[in-house]
Amino acid sequence: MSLTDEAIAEIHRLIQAGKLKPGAKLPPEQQLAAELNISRGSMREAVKALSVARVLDVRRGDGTYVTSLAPSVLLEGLGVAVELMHGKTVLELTEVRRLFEPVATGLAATRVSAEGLAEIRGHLDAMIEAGDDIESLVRHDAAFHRSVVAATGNEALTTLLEGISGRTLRARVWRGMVEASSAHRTVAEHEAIYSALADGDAALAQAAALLHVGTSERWLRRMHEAGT
Amino acid sequence: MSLTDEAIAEIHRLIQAGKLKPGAKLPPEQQLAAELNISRGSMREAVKALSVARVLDVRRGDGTYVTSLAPSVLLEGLGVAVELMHGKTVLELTEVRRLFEPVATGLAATRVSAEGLAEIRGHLDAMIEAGDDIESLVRHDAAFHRSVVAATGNEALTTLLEGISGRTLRARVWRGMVEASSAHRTVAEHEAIYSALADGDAALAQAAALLHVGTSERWLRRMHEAGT
DNA sequence: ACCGCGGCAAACGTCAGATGTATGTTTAGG
DNA sequence: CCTAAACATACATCTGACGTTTGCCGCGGT
Repeated sequence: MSLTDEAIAEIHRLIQAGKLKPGAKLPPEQQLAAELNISRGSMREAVKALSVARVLDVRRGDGTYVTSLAPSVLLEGLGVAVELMHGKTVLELTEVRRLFEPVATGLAATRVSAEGLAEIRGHLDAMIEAGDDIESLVRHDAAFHRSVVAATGNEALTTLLEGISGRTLRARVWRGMVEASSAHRTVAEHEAIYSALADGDAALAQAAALLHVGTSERWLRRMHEAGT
Repeated sequence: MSLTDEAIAEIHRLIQAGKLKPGAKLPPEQQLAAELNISRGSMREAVKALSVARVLDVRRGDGTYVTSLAPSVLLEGLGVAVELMHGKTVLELTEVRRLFEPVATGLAATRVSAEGLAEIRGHLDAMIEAGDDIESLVRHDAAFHRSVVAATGNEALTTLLEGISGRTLRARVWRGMVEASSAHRTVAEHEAIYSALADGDAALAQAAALLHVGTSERWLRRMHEAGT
């Protein structure tokens, strides 16, 4: 294992062992490098890797800090990884979403607050307003589903599903939907999800979410078969 | 955005656009750095970050290659991230597992093959043999659940759940179980999951998995409350 | 014809030193 | 008391050099 990798592992250990708590400030590069007996360049590579992974937060001119280590932060990289997947893998991911999102939506129905419900309604209305504006449609679609899952109060769950769904993927589906002018049906599906949530009906919410995700999945599968 | 970040984004784009396919070899560091008009050091930081994220595979003395980009590879980093979480977040993750693993287990019941079933049975037997050997117990427990989910044939799903469950988390739970000598009950729960899978009964498999994960979660919650 | 060994070249790994630039703090002045 | 300039700190980047590993090719022996 390279010296840089060892440095990464060492910092990882320090955090896991609680020697470096969330928000803590690390020593300057020079000192840190000296302590591990490696050059500043190697240390920088280690810090860079951890910073890209959202474990460390480097502030130029100030210093390097441990992030909050909150799930929403650490799982952020998931979305980036998902964007690199392609082909058959995309269908696997949509299956994952089809399995998980309904469960999460069902749970949300039992926990959603009045404020959460209002936020969800807001994004739904925005989608209706959006018309054929794909960009706006995609944005509020993502926000809609995010709000729904966030209503469970589970941050890890929210970020996880958000990452799996993926911006690129969602955009691709919507584009196809609009071109086939079946977007209105999708909006209606969102409407059904909202109603079930408003009623606090977990089973219905779950079913509505399953139906909705199924629509997207069918689309992607057809596109995949056409492209193969 | 720093030059290194731009370099990371650029490589990311090249892969996403298909200019760099899985397994492709990248130009040498010097040339790459020259093309992007940055120093070799900055380029190395970019490559290091992507290599830690399992997007690139650097082979000393040979060159740098794009990995297979398979979900099992790209989602590997998830486990590392999970290991850094702590406190309340751990409970969130167990809730995620409680929600998802039953669904995956249910799906597995409809797809599991004879070979898959044999593998699962093997790990179950190994757990029974293990007795109070915690290390062996943990290893085969992890392998058991991995085999079950892998029976769905969905690699992304498998790696995702594997990452969420996390080595550390599972080990901690088992240690507590053995000390409270209620390990036999947990083994019985595994037995129930296996039986449902063998019968191809999705609903029963799902219920058994839920029951099992619930046991672990209750343990963790109790430990968390005791420690607070 | 096949196998094994040595050497060469390419490429990554590491180090050292120097300079640029953003940030937070301190201090002098109003 | 507040503001703005000066300063120290720390990260960002570049340059050049040297070590180490790996893959490959050719040589020679069997």
